[in-house]
Amino acid sequence: MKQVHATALKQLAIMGALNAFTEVTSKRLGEALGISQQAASMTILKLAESGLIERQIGHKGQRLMLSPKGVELLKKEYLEYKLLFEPAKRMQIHGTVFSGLGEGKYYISQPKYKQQFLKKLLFEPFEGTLNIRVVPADMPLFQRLSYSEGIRIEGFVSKGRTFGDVKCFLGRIQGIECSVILPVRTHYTDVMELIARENLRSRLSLHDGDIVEAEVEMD
Amino acid sequence: MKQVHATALKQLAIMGALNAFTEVTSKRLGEALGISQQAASMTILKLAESGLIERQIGHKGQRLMLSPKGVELLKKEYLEYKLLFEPAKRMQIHGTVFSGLGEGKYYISQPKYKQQFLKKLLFEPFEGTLNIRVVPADMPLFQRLSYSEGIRIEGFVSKGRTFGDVKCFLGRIQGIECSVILPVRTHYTDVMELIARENLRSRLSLHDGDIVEAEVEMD
DNA sequence: ATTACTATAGTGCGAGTAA
DNA sequence: TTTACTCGCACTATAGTAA
Repeated sequence: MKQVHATALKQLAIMGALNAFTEVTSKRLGEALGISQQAASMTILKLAESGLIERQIGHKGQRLMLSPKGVELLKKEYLEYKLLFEPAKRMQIHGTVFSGLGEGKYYISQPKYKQQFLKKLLFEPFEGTLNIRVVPADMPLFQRLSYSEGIRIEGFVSKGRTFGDVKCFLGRIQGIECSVILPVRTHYTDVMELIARENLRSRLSLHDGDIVEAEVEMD
Repeated sequence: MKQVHATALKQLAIMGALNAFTEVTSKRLGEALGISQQAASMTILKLAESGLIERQIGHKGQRLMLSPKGVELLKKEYLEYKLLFEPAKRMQIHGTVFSGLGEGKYYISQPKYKQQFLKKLLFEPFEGTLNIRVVPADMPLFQRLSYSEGIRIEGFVSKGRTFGDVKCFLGRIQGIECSVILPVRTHYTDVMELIARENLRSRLSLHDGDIVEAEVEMD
């Protein structure tokens, strides 16, 4: 999925193909996008091939409509812009519970982290994390955390091993206070890890695959 | 200005460069965009060259911030998405008054148009149009009219000359009822033409270069 | 009118690498 | 570590044109 195709998809939506089959010639699309008729024709083919639009082809023209997948893509794009210009301090992030490999538990059990949790989060977390795989639609929200300051927990070296800086964002899950914890040096991930006073999994009777909503405060 | 650069600009904004100089390495930008460090570096150069971002270069890294022009570009993009998913029925479109070549007057003076104006707009317009050059920021709003139905005025042939279908959108300018009129087969333009019962220019004491706000109803 | 194929020209990407 | 150059390749656009 190339970016130029997302632009074409947006243009088609503007032309009315967002929620109805609309007559769009490759010539008109090309003019609107500032590309040739041929390039527009190819773009339409690629969009259809990617399953982002549905086509109805006649002998003199075609009717196009965005597919649900196409609409979803534009909505995600819209959300990203909206977060830029109308940032919300409180976000609801949805995802599914899954079991990690216990790495989270190992990390947050480190005394030098624990001291800081108590001091900066004002609670001593249960030694384990709740792993949530964020739904694609909420990824722009979740990613905002990567680019925000949050509550900084300093890293350290222990027994020759490096524990990097991490950051936290306070929040709630089903009414229980908790905190999102993520590394400062973060790479793209859809895994959100939560820590709390208690064992969230047992306290909330959560099982793998359960869909949950976490509320996260940005500052 | 290529589309891929707009995407990079958005990513930089997400990373915090929207309103503050932010440390961004070409490597990190590349990772976020799914391109190589080299390509990201080139993209940054092009963005700076286009005046969309400001750079502060150090010996080990750089700090970037969007320029006002860059912010404007993203805002326009945001507006386009917003109109898609949260369309407003009433829009305020801004522009500057300018003098046309009297073509508008010639067209709307045609009896077959005038009959329809009276019947469909419920008023007989003054024989002249007020030309407004729409400000760039409001272009997405104005363009929505091109892709909307509006009140259809049928075209005709008179004395061997073809007068095409046009469409109208009711509205107001400084409290005076008026109508935007534009051809159905519309090409990209920033010229909005208004018709009204009276001569808007004299009624509102407008002169070339005056900035005005027109309110337009979409249905 | 359309869509869309083919051939060619042009642009952009990543790898290697210099500074 | 950075940024950003050159080079070669692949992708993409356009012109011409067929259907």
